[in-house]
Amino acid sequence: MEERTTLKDVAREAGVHVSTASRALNPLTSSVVNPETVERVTAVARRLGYRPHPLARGLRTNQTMSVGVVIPDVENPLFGPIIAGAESVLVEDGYSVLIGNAERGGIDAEDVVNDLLEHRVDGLLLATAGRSDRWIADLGRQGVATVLVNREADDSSVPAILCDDHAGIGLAVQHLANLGHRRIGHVAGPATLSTGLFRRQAFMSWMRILELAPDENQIEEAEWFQVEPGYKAGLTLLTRCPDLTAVVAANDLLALGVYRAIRELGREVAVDISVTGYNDIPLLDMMQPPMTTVRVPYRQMGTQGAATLLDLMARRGDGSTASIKLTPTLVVRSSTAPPS
Amino acid sequence: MEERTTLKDVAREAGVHVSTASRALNPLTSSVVNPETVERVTAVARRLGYRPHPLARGLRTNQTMSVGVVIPDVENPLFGPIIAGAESVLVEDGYSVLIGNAERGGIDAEDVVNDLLEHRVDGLLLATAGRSDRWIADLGRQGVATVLVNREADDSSVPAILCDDHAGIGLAVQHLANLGHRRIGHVAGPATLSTGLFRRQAFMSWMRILELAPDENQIEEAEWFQVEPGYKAGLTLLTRCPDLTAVVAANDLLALGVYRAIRELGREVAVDISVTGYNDIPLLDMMQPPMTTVRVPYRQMGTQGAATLLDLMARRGDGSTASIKLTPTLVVRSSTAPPS
DNA sequence: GCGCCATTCGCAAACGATTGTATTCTCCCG
DNA sequence: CGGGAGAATACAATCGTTTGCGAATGGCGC
Repeated sequence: MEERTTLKDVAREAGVHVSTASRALNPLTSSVVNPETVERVTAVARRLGYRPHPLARGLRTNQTMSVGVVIPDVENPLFGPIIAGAESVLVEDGYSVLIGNAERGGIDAEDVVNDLLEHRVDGLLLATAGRSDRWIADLGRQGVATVLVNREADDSSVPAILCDDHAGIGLAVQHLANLGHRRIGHVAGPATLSTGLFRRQAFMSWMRILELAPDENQIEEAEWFQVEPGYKAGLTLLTRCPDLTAVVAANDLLALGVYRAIRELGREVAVDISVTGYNDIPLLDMMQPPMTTVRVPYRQMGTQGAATLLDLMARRGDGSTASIKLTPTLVVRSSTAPPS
Repeated sequence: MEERTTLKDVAREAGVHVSTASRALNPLTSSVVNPETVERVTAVARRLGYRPHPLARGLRTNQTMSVGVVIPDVENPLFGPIIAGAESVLVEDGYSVLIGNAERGGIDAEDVVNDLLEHRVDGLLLATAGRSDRWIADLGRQGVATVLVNREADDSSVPAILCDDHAGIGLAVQHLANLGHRRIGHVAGPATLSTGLFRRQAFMSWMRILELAPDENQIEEAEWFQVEPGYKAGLTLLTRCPDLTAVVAANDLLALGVYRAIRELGREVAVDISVTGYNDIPLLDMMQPPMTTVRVPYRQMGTQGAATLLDLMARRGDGSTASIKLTPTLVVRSSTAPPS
């Protein structure tokens, strides 16, 4: 069908050599060619609707103008905003987004990354969940521009964009404390995930700060960040410590599980036991009762991550690998109330 | 900084010319080279960890082994499963997924597609919402392998994977009719979207089939597939037709809006007015009351779409552009009950 | 008038694969 | 023993750019 117009066409039409045309069109090298010829070439290029062939260019310059975004689970609504945010800023700079789904467990996130690398992406945005993966540090050393989103590496040579979980959990605990709660429990996420571990530590820390008699006994760890595990953990927690008046969940879905556990025990959310979530996923305001939670700026994580990545790719090698901590906010709804 | 091993390296190491090495490694051309040499070359390739350079290959063969997936709104949880499903089957065939987000309105879905085409994707999976976009037909004629997902083109030259909305709405209406409802209303989606229009038509059709006195008056169109518009539409519908005992919403979010409208009017969901949703988005079972809805197999849409696309790309040009209709299922929860 | 520097541009070699064609070699048959 | 068929391989062009380098050109000072 339509014949692609190549640089050679433009050159011929403009009466110059292809190399001159190339230089003329490239803003970085156009200084070396007669301004008047630049003008002419650019005009011809526009008239012919010339677009450089990305593969040819990539082959020569060794970059594809595409970055890989690796997500542990595309179906998790959490990652939509991250992807969208990242995409929106990357597109501005002409990059496109290769998506890598590491859904099938955690081990082969590495495989997914390798696939992406196989496709010669220029950079990587990792939102995979696992803590401390050895290969991530290798990645950085290997010269692949990499940014972590919503997770941290044990090795801090790789910049990370994350949410200040300590502050976030603090918002929840303080809110409950202000309402008058003193016996507060925590349904934690799996300790194998950085988010699970950090929030748990933050919880203990704040209980100490607020002098609320922190007790590991008042913490129950869920097997996974989902409703069902939250329900199970909530149930064991509330039966083990029947005198709790509030529960801080490490995640909205866990909190929904706690809702169920509370009802199962014949109590009522907010009235008998207050509950807070974490993340502020969509539709939380439609729950019964609408859930008080900590909002994490996921979209901003995406944009910040992308921006940092662009930075990193621009000046290869050097670069202050500055990690960024975004600040969460408290969204008060109706799942929290003063203890009865 | 590891040096990439190129085909030349393999050839040298195996003591053959690079072209021979190329043919030996390619299953389609390996028949023309001595089986014994094939063996040797393959061995060397494996030992050296050779991977063909996708850009070099693409430049020559004119394909990138990547397909673009265009989504109207990445943040909509609906599209997670579609993407995940598509990705899972495309990865099997060595393709990777470029994601295009057409979030910013509807007009520039075309721009997004052009961006993707600029990146020389081999195929396109379109899940954008608009009806009848002229450029889609052009796309097909232009030789770009294209498959529509969850939407239809007015021009049917492009294969589409969609859900049988007529059957789906039928499930909802029949379910309500079986419960004894006779005065059933419909909160429709915007008629500018194919899903909005088709479900509305399906609703009328089934009301006729079941002889339930179909009346355009019992339909109110929401401005957008979201909770708030659903609330507004629900409110006007229920005040205009106060004797309705059930409402079929064109979408789960609209149905949630109707929940609110019903409460606003001092009535109770299920008890006074039954409500059905459409799509079965996550967490619907956590609502109060858990919502009866029609489940659409979105993940399967993704996989089917990808499969069809692979087909299309395999045999360029020919090809029965068979559209596929997937069948929805009814998920009965507690938002529907016999009329009081 | 000559040489030198700066500017502007063309030449050609990459990048790493695929693929049409030419070459070599072997073997067999007349 | 020569020639031709056929298999196996080598050669080289090509995809569309970028880019180091050398070659023109022109202006200027001595």
